[in-house]
Amino acid sequence: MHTQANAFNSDAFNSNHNHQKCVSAALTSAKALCRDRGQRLTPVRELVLRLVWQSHQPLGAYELLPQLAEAGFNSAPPTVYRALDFLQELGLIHRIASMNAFIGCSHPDETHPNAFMICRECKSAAELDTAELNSALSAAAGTLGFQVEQESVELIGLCQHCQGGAK
Amino acid sequence: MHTQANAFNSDAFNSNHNHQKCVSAALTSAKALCRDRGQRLTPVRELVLRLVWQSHQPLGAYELLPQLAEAGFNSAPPTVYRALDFLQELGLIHRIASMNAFIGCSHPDETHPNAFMICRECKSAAELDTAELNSALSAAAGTLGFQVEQESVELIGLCQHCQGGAK
DNA sequence: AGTGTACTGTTATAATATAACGCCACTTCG
DNA sequence: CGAAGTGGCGTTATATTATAACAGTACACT
Repeated sequence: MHTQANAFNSDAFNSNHNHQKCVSAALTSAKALCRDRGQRLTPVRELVLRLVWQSHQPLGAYELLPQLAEAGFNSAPPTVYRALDFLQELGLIHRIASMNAFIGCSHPDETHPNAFMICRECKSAAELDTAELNSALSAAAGTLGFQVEQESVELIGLCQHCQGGAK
Repeated sequence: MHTQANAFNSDAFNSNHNHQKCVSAALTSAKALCRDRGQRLTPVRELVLRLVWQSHQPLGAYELLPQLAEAGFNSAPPTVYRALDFLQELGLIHRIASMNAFIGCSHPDETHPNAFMICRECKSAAELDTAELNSALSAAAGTLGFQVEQESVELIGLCQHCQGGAK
């Protein structure tokens, strides 16, 4: 759980740590979720899920198109956006609003509060576990009469790896 | 201070509470900041600042264009974006990434952590004072080696006024 | 097999944002 | 005073991101 949180740590960040495990886990979740909800994990959806999860960097919708084409899908933007929307509704991927891009999200099933750290240098993003802080945010808003339905927390800065080199 | 936080409360939300005060305050801040930094608050910049601050709803760049035209500015998108960038750098307005829109920000001068509550029904947005939570977020990221430079916290939900009516 | 629904293909277009270049106003320094 | 530099804006073109609308296809259910 929270596998992507390791993206910023030690060797995992640079090297090809076996991210395939994360992808597999996501696929397993996806299948379970679809079964439960009577929805279909079609080939396009599955591939989009794989591609988004494979990347440590949030991917834009238009970056997916060529990759879909390679795999033989003759897809146009609406197809990609539909798949992305579907996966978002299942909670399997998350949209990083500040980048217009999408990344795998490690909280399927659960209603998910979440936070992402985004490195402005290498563009990688990793999830941060902030359950208490998310609750506190909702509570703070609640005291002003605002009823929070969805939280978007994006922290932009430098990952450990980029703090030394790039300035 | 935090004048916009009242936007969701009681009568201030619906009625034309004297928001002009907020606008004036922002203008004053703007002038001071520009003086300090040796930068110019040109007519376009000032008008954009006014327009953004006058609205309780985040305004898109393209919504500003007609209003600039009315005021006699023959402006195209680049001009608006330049003004918006300038005002953002001064900390006078804030971009709501999830809406591609801009709103007045009540923390000039200060380095500003901030959070916005955005009503999905009436599209109004109000600032929330979350200094401690912002620090906590940065700290949490810090323990993972991530150095936060900028935080974007957006809470989407229903404001008090819209909780009863619209469902 | 027939029918309905959900998914995808396809075309067109909307909405948001930026690149690149030239002009003008203002400054500053000779 | 005038030349040279700078910053801001106008202008045109275009890149990037996202969606509308409708037609076809596959699949599920009976």
